[in-house]
Amino acid sequence: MQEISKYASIIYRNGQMYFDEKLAPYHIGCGQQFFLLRIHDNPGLNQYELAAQGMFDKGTTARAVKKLLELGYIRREIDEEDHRISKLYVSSKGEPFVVIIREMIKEWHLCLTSNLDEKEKDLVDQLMKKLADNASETMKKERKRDMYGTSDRKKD
Amino acid sequence: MQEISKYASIIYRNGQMYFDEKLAPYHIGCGQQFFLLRIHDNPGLNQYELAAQGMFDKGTTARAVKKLLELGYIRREIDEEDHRISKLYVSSKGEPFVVIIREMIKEWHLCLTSNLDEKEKDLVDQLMKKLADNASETMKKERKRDMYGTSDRKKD
DNA sequence: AATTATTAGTTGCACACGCAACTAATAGGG
DNA sequence: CCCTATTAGTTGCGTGTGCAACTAATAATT
Repeated sequence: MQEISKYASIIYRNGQMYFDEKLAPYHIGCGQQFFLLRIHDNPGLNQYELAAQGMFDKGTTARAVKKLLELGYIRREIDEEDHRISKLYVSSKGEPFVVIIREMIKEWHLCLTSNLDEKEKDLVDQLMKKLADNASETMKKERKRDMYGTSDRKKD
Repeated sequence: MQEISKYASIIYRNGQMYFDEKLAPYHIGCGQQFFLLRIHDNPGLNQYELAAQGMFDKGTTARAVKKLLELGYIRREIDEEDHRISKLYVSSKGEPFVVIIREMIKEWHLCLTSNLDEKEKDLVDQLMKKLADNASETMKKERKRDMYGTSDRKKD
């Protein structure tokens, strides 16, 4: 019996709990860590690009960015050419947390893959990437609606 | 770079969207389908056992059960020996939906694994099971708190 | 038998998330 | 140039979820 969805759910939900617990001292929730890292890895990216990195809704992205700004872990610069666009950067206050969070993720992945050999680790990463791509592709087709804002129009 | 967590998140969230959309006509959300199927496959199980099937919180389970009861898709019988326990069954009204939902899940899995061969499908299921087991095991250790009851013990 | 501990289930709260409607800025016709 | 369409981002709303505190029933202990 195929139970991929169930396993994805368990992996996801337990990950949320893990990061919620580990991140509590820094007053950031499990929902923000992904965004902080992506901003660090892609300095100057905008919210559209940020959302696309994890297939997130733009509303979700906006809220995560808002929280990270309030906490002072990132800063934003309005694009001079196009005033709608704000470019995001990790602030000096945020830098140390990037390191900490990266370490947490490494630990979590170690826990997840503790009884897998190197080959299996590569394989599961590779196969899950395929599943994730299929998932987003299916939903993109399913609803002609955009993931972010490629066209803010209603569906047909 | 290992991105298992990210992929799990994408698979999970897109699955939620998929079922939300497909289930809308039946007035049940993505959060109830799992529970309905498990009750069908294990008639008479209680909420503790139901929660354990998907590593869900007992509060989440209680709410899903409540919703399914309100919709009339399941019914509950108070255990005669122990009046705290209620045994759950799919109602005659619920039966047809079990078939429909099972079909939806099959379709979703087909989408997810569309470009995987049989061997890869088995492999990813098997490996993700390991990850899911590790995830719940880690969290169980991490917080000596139980998945369901107030105090430890029980569970397999 | 009375008190205490444990267990099944419920509920208030907070957060993550997607959707849709909104604002504001820019781009593209006419 | 104005008018409309598109795009970046924000926000209100509803759902799914975990946690912790609660009730009620049963088990254990004294």
